[in-house]
Amino acid sequence: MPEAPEVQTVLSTLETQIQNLKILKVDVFYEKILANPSIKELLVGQSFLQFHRIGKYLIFTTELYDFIVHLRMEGKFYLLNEIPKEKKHIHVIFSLSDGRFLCYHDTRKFGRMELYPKQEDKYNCPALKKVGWDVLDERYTPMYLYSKIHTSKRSLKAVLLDQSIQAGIGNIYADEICFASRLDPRTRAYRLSKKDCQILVKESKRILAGAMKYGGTTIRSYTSSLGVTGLFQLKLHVHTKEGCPCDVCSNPVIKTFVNNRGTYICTHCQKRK
DNA sequence: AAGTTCCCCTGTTAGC
DNA sequence: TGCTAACAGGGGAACT
Repeated sequence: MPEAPEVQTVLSTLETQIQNLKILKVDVFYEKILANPSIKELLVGQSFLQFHRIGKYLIFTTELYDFIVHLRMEGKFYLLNEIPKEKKHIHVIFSLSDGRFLCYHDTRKFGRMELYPKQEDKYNCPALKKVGWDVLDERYTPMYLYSKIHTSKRSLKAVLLDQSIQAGIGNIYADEICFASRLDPRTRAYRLSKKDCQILVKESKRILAGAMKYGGTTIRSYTSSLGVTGLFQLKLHVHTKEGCPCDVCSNPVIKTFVNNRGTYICTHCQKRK
């Protein structure tokens, strides 16, 4: 389940591997991955020139376009020397000018690919129109967060997962950010002070940046196999730790549901306001 | 308008 | 043992 750090790892690896390579051919085996079937033809002859990430969106800029890919739950890229025999979950294959193949693999078929005319400011791309600042963007500040949520009745967790407020946080990191901020994810957003927003923004940036650094170091040993996947190896304190003793206070971590999402909390460390 | 629920998918696991 | 049902989850559509 790639969140911003895993997406960044995929992007960085691809940047070193496929920059300036031209797309000779695109084969699509599951059309619904593409927002528009014409993408297949439009990309032929284009080259992967620049690589950007906003939240969980990958942005590959070519001569004419911004090619936007969202991996959703299980999307992965593999860079292979030949087309694999087992293509069950491979839905798109890009034939590249160096003879290799960039294969898009996605068991649940949730991923999406979109194509738009190239924009200077990627936030202007139609695919990202409703996406808020990336968590690591300097414009994502405590006051920005406070202004977005201080009248909202929604839970803190819902707000952290809302990509139109800030982009890049998924279910795992949302729980970890709440734990690090010592806030109960069920807290109503309007109850959060400016000081709470300061802590939340700081911890969000710290945790995502830390995970990216880790992913970036771990991926190197995998580049030889050219399997380009995001690695999630950050040390988790609460997420998936139901019943485990809290790393801080040793009380058991509980699992509950917030906004229909499995949510892990140390109710001793995390205060509900 | 804001907030919630449903749905898209399929592999894995829990339950009978 | 073998089957079905529930579950996981990002985000957009549909609904309240």
